[in-house]
Amino acid sequence: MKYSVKEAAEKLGMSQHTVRYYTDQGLVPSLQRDQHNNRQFSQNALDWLTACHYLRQTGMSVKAVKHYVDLCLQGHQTIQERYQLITAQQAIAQQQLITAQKRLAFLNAKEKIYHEEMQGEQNDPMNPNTWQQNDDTKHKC
Amino acid sequence: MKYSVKEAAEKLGMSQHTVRYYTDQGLVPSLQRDQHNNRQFSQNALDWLTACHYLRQTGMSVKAVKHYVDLCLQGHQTIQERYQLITAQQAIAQQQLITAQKRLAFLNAKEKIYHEEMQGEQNDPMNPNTWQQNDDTKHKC
DNA sequence: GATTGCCTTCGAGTCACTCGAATCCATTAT
DNA sequence: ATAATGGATTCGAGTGACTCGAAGGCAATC
Repeated sequence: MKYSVKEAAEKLGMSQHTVRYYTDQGLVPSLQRDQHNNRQFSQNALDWLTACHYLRQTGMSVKAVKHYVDLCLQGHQTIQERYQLITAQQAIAQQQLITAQKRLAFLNAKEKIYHEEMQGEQNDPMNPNTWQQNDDTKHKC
Repeated sequence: MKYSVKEAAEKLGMSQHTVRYYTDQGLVPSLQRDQHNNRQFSQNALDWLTACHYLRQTGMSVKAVKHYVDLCLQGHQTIQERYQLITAQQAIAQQQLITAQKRLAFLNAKEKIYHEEMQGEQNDPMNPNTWQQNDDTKHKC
């Protein structure tokens, strides 16, 4: 089964522009074209694109991802370097997971506070406590 | 307790340049300066910076974050808009958590495969199977 | 009194998109 | 047959958010 740029973009949740950009940068070695020069993504091509997408998300530059792809194409002899690269990104991904959890926790907490502020109208704008303070705690975020 | 740009940057895990950039854009309303015009972050200022950092991470532009900060400064009357904004970013943060998990799972799997490939040397480069294929599965990522 | 280290502003550069224009091709509607 | 529609292409300019580095100020230390 083959996929167009549009389909590939939808499947991976990225823009068509970005999909074209990645292929133009050589990140999808197995990419084929049809008789009209349209990009045709096989499952293997989608796999490459997915891997590149994940690696980009760990903060690797497009150039660095390209280097990784090139290492893959060189075969078994580059397994050491690829392994080190992957474990480095793995560590980053672990950190990212933790910060994603913290980020969500922050927003959950904020949502709760706002929700309460909207329900009970404890924060009366006419209450002097809400406008007579003059230090920097006047503006809580 | 007050913190310098360097300390704030270290505490929040962002670059000093970015910290200065955010303050210059007005994202930290309670920011003070000392007698030498150096930025001085109170705990409250750090809280603002943290909130902005999180919101940026959910994909909001600096301009959109600035708008949120302005809404906060306008007080209780903007609670509705802020609530909607926060819940929207909350939904995004949930998605981000899921993709962070998938990303890590991908890298864990890859690490495992590479690890195995390095341990047992099943992939003998002299084995014709590793170089005689000619379809696009020749290059697995 | 020079070096060190941290701070400042400012302006240029970079990366990864992001957008839009111009064009091509195939299918469908008039 | 011709026109419109929808998706594809390439190319080049524009954008957002850093990122870097220069030039300089101030304070403490060697």
